[in-house]
Amino acid sequence: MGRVSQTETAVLGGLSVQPMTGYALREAIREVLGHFWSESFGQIYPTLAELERAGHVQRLGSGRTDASRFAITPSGTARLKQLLAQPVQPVRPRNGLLLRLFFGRQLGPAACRSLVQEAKAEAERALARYRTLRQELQEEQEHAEDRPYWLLTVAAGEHSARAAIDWADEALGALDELDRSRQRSHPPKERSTG
Amino acid sequence: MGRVSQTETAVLGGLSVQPMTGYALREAIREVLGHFWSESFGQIYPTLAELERAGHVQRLGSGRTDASRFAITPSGTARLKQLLAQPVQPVRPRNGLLLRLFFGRQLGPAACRSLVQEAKAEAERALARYRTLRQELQEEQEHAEDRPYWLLTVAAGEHSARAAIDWADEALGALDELDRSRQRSHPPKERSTG
DNA sequence: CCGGTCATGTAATCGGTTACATGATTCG
DNA sequence: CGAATCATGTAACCGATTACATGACCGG
Repeated sequence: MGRVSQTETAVLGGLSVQPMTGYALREAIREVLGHFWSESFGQIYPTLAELERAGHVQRLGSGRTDASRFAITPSGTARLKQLLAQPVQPVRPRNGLLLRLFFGRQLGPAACRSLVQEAKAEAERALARYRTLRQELQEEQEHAEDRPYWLLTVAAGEHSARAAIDWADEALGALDELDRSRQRSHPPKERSTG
Repeated sequence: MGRVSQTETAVLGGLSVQPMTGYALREAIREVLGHFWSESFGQIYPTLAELERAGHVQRLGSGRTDASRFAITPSGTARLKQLLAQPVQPVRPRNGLLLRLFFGRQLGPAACRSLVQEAKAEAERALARYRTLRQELQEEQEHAEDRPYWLLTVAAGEHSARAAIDWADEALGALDELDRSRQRSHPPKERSTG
């Protein structure tokens, strides 16, 4: 019961697309699933070993030389389907940015502003990445069956990034307003302005 | 260095708003920070004990009877400001829904559809919660200084929920299209339709 | 030959959850 | 009085990351 590791799903899923080495698997996860998933070597290799023992994957070529790619077996495909059908495990949210903003009074509007600006810049970078990713996927010829599903996850990233940008703009406005009203009640020392 | 537990931030932050028992702290975190933060008792109580040892919080009233509320001390406030100024720790994303959708080919359009629909319903519930939360915050008289910051985090929730709903609609359309094109190439057995 | 990348693995550690144990208080 | 809620805490466990160790291979 407890043993419904989502790493197993990610690994089997990756190999269901094409055979790969553990290393390549991690790269693929970083590059393509990166915006909604992550795995470390410390998870991937033991999982791969376990899956091999269970007969869900097998090595093509062996040893370090002629690096051993892993391929999914029929029982592995069955296992993957079973895992995918499991209910989605609720994520425990931990958003460090919002935690800081919630207690933003202790930081003051200026520091909050730069936090939000940083978040906005990050969301813009992410949005740009999703666009090139979408482009790449649409141009690719292989994996035609998988592509529509992959595009779904890219679209999720795009929506979420755009939402982050919109929110950031709104938040920056609110913080400016807050800063102005604070300056009205606590006017700063006079400064030469011309 | 390693010891920059964000739990410490959340606990000190909570007590910076008002003195509370450990239990109340957890309730407050669930109800108000729930959409971007979570803490369990197993984290809160040890952290509270540690903070007390360090002099960052102190008990008002003691023992089990006349339940001991914790209040933040001046050194605790200083510590909180220091913690809030730390760079935001990047989150390792793990979105079970998108993981399933990415390998959606193994599940088929219908199962994916119900996953997305479930996600949409959840986002709609969340959006409704944010609206009442916003209402409650705007009506409240206390904590006037904190309120603008709190509203920022609620706005983040609203934007993100709306984005999730928009994405879900788009995804449902795409999945329907996929289903139709699949039926065209694999026509189902004839069925009486009148 | 050297530095970077590809590749595989393990051990220590950690942040965090779950489950359990315990008991006070409150309200119907 | 009994059930629900308030309240505090601990121990076991677990998924996951980090750091470390090792070495092949390739290009300049």
